[in-house]
Order: sequence, then structure tokens, then C-alpha cells
Amino acid sequence: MPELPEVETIRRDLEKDAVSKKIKSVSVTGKRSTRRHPAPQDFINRLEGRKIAGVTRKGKYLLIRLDNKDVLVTHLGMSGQLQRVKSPKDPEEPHTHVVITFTQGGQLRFVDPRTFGEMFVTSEDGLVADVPELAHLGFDPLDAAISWTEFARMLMQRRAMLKPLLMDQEFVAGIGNMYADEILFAAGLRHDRISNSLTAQEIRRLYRGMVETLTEAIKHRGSSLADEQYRDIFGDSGDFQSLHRVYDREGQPCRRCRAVVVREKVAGRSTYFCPQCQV
DNA sequence: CGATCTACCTGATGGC
DNA sequence: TGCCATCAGGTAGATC
Repeated sequence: MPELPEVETIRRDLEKDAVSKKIKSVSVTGKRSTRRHPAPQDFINRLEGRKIAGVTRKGKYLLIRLDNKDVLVTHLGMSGQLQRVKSPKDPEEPHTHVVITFTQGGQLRFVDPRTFGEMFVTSEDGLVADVPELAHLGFDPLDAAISWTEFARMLMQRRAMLKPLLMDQEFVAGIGNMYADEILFAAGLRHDRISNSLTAQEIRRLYRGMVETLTEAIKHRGSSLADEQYRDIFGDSGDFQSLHRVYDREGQPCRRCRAVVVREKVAGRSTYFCPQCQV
């Protein structure tokens, strides 16, 4: 569920709240969440005693940097949440798989019902300024913005439908099913337009739509849909969903032209768009 | 190369 | 009330 704006919201909160905290103890109850490690104890050993030095992000991955150049990488998958609690006595929610307790008090908990998310500790590759596990990711549209002419070049090199391309993490990192639809509406482009058929003006609209939609969503602390699955580290919802122009608005009037918003299945995923505004 | 399907999981919801 | 199908913000791998 969480896409770039939700992960960035979490990153900013952790940056303020968790940096310089020292990890006193770690418990892993859901082995699947640390599946990249041969055993949970590996994961625990690399964390205990470390201090949090900083928090960065690439696409939907959160990188919690430690004081020894190791990095705790977290991906929330479809249903993952990070919860910052004041006391170990706070009741644990079901599906709490990893609990990090700080020396200064309080905990950071990883909760993930569907277990598509994960946490792992790895080392930064000094040469690439990245961790090897994330080397496949494309550029981050906010953290490592590229010029629109470079974006144009990338689009022209491909012959793919726009929506799957925007969701391809190797092409651009951080956009998922929800923001892809919102970005395409902002750009006035249909999901099935072919990347190398866009005019220069359309490319510019797509680029702007991408940057502006993601930036606006971060200002509103991300989107929390009806199931309230996305919450920030303090348990609060985002409110960008109230500004969605197409996603989850099937049958409702387009906010721009009043035409009815349509939902279609594209590659197995729900796709919402305005048949009038998007061409 | 690009598109489509499957698998990985749990939980909520709606129809009957 | 139960049961079944469908759906859900993600990713990776297989197949055509």
C-alpha cells in the first residue's frame, strides 16, 4: 500500500524522532519478515548496540543508517506499518513481527499482516553510494530528480504502456498503482499510451504531473484509504485521499469535467481514469 | 523487449 | 449465521 509519499512521510518523522537513538534490544517473532537473513539472530546481532545515524529513502525503500555504515532496510509491502511507541507496555498489535527497543526508552515496531514487507541489514556499497540489494532501482523522482529532457530520452527508449512503465521500479522508483493513476490524470494521459509516442509537451506534462502529484501527496502526509491500512509512525492517517482525482473514485464525477470516472482492469490491477480528460 | 499470469499472505467485504 | 468469491497502496519470476 504505501508508495513514495507515505514512505517519505515515515522517513521525515523517523529522521526527527529516531536519529541518535541507541538500539538496546531487538526481537523477531515473524521470521518471514527477515527472510533475507539465514536466521533472525543474524539480523538481531547486526542491530543491537548500534545507534541510528540517519534515515534516507529510495523509492519505496526506507534506509535506516547505523553508526557503523550498516543500513537497516525496510520495505512495507502491501500492509506493513512502522509504529513508534512510547513504552514496551503498549499492547502489541497482531502481526507485530519485529520490535526494536531503544536505550532511551520506547520502541519501533514492524507490523505487517500480509508479510509482503521485509526488513534486512546490509552494508552500504561505498562506490555506488547505495546498497547492493537496491541497485536495480531506477531514479527517485524527488530525491534524485532528473531533468525533463533526460526523462524524455528514457521514455523514447521504451515502447511500453505508460502505467506499467511508471510502476516499473527499475524505470522510476516509488510509484505504485494509486499514484500512477493520479499522475496520469494530472498529465491528461491515458494509462495505455505508449511511451515513445508522446509529444514533447505531453512528456513535460507527465514529468510535472509526477513531481507535483508526489510533492502534494507528501504535504498531505500520504493517502489512507477506507481500510485505514496506511498510518504514519504515530498511528495517524494521511489525508491526500480526499484530494484524489481518480483513484478509488469509480462512478463519481471527474473533478475537472464532470464526466464519470471509469475503472478498468489493467494487468490485473484496478485502473481509474477520466475518459474525457485523459487522451 | 513487452505484456500477462502466478505466487507469496491475511483480512475485509458483499452476495447468496 | 455461514460460505464462497473477490478485492487490496507490492515484487519477483515464469511464460508467451
